[in-house]
Amino acid sequence: MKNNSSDTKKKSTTQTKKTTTASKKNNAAVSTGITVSAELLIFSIDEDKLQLLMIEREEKPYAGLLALPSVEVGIKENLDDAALRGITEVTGLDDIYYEQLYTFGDTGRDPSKRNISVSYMALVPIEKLAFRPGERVAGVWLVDVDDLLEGDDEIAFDHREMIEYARWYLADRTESTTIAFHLVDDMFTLPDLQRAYEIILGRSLYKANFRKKVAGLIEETEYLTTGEAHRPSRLYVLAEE
Amino acid sequence: MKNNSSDTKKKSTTQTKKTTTASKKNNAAVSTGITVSAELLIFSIDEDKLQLLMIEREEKPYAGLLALPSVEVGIKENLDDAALRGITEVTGLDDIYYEQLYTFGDTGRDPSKRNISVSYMALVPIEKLAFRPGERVAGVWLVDVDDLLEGDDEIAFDHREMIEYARWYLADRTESTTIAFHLVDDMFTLPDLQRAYEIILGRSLYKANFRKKVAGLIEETEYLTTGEAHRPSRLYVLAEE
DNA sequence: CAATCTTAGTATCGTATGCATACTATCTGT
DNA sequence: ACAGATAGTATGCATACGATACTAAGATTG
Repeated sequence: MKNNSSDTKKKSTTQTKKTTTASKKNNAAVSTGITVSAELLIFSIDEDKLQLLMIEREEKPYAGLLALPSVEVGIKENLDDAALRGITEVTGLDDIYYEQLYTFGDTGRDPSKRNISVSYMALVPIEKLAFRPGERVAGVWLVDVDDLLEGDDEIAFDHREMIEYARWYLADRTESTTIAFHLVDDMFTLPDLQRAYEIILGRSLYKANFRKKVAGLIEETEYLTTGEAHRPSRLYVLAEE
Repeated sequence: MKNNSSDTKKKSTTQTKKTTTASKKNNAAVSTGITVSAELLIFSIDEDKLQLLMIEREEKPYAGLLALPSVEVGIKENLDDAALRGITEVTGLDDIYYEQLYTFGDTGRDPSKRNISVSYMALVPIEKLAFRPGERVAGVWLVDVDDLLEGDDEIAFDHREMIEYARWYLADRTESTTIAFHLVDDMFTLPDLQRAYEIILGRSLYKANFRKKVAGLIEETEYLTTGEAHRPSRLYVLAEE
């Protein structure tokens, strides 16, 4: 639960399965020119923390460090499709929210080749994810992203910059859109939704005001939570439109 | 609680044609793999309209149609540098505001090769531009972008989609940032600034409210306009921070 | 089964912000 | 001097927001 910082430096233990991140397969272009990859920022919320899915690198540049999962864009593959392929490879899911963020194209960003990387953010409720925070599954970690950014452990490539941008973007959009709803289940309680907002924004919100703010965005269901040692709370869904 | 909920996703308008025409100069990569270009959306305001700088294509794919100016990213050139190089090539200016927007990477977007294009938006006060609306200078046009988008003339490649996105983005950011200041001169009157806002947003604003809104963002100078047949107006500059 | 704990949910209030209109100010041109 | 035109200000009303205090309804405990 308290993750990494120490974990980031761990050596790899050759437990590879479907892992990969990288590139080599598929119909990737030969690297005499510029290669294009999609870097994936897959966020979830668990244990009251914003979690990011990362890969422990086994290969040469930055071996042993944490890196974002990545796919090389195939010569006959749409950019968005490549991103979705990567998301599916690493999570097993193909129905989660994702959107393109920003493209990183400095010449020095990959020491071994000229690569331009398009970052994509995906948001998935923890209920759909097979991973748990701090647990290593086939070289994949879920790390507390704010811990990671506060620490000064090296992160592979320019991925720290990508993470910082995505972290900022998520909070920024949460202020004015319903993007954060993608981090809770389809049916959710208002306390849960508020907690998600608080985690993303990094500050506490007033309950009454929060409810007024989202009132027009949600529809109540007939269901209530049960079994907890306090008043049950109603379940809602995001309203269409 | 304003704008659209979190969806930036765009559909692609794959039009397929044929034929080739390789790219141009500079140290461009050979096109056995994926090529990367920067597409430039250079906006200005003149004649109470939002103007976009466009090129009349002379070469084969889409010859005779309007297209966005574009540069191919060199193998040893930073992505941002390539965009700035293109902006300078077409405007002669190297000190104007620009930022990356969105990356378009569908396989069918260029019929002659696999190209991924990173769109960049630049904003320049009309005083700095050598072009005038509706005037053709070396194959370059300044076009009324809202007229262009309302019409159904074909635009080269997927550039219509790029323009639509940039047009939306500019209005969206204008609501919450000072980005529109880049479309007026360094020293400006409030009526001029308000006109810029109204053109970008596509609606009229109340004078008194507009002034209250920007009051904290600007600093007044000692200068007034002169020579006009009405009360002079004060000149302001954007406040630092 | 009543008291208590804990979290869910609501009422209210003062203040800031936004929307809209009406007014005053200062130049040029005749 | 006066008309025309645009610059700039004052003010009232409605709504959104920050903040606090309250009520509601389950489980747990004795």
